Amino acid sequence: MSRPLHRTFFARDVHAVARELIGATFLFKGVGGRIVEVEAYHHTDPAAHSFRGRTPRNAVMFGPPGVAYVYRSYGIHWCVNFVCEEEGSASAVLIRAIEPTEGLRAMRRRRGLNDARLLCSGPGRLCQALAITGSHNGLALDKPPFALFARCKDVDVAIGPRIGITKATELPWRYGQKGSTFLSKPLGV
DNA sequence: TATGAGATCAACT
DNA sequence: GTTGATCTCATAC
Repeated sequence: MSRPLHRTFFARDVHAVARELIGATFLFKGVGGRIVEVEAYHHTDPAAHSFRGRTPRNAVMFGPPGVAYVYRSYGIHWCVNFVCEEEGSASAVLIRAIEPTEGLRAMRRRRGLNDARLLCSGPGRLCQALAITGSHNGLALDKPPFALFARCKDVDVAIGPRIGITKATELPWRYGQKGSTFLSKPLGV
């Protein structure tokens, strides 16, 4: 297995972190896979939850980096972010899709599906497959139940507009593994 | 293939 | 009361 990602990995520019997360391995209680799609959010970005200041929901975004920010989306789904940069910068990377490699059986059971492509191709789907919920909000990413490992070899990273937002849609802050069939939506070549 | 409704909660107007 | 970093299912072409 490759190098574990330490807390300091996240204490850097959110875009650098987002780019380097593509191809990294993300596990929750031993279940997960290779990250193929993420989006960057920064407190200066109108689309970010932290843009309008601290609330009970987004409080961990304002804390130290290297922890998980988990929030409820549209009342039903959970979405997971990695908090980045220095404490107070309130920036984070939204994990949008992974290529399942570990714990396929558990993921299929939780999702009620067989098709590996549909298990984790979207932020809500990903959290359902890995069983990540609001109770894991604020947990450190370099300690169980989380585990993160740097990618072994370089991958081609494609960049494009973010998805599912209505503000600042022009910012090309979505990063994905070029050519992956596990993306939530295709990225431009 | 493509669009539309529903689920259901935190934050905002 | 409305909107949103979503997904699933039903119905229509």
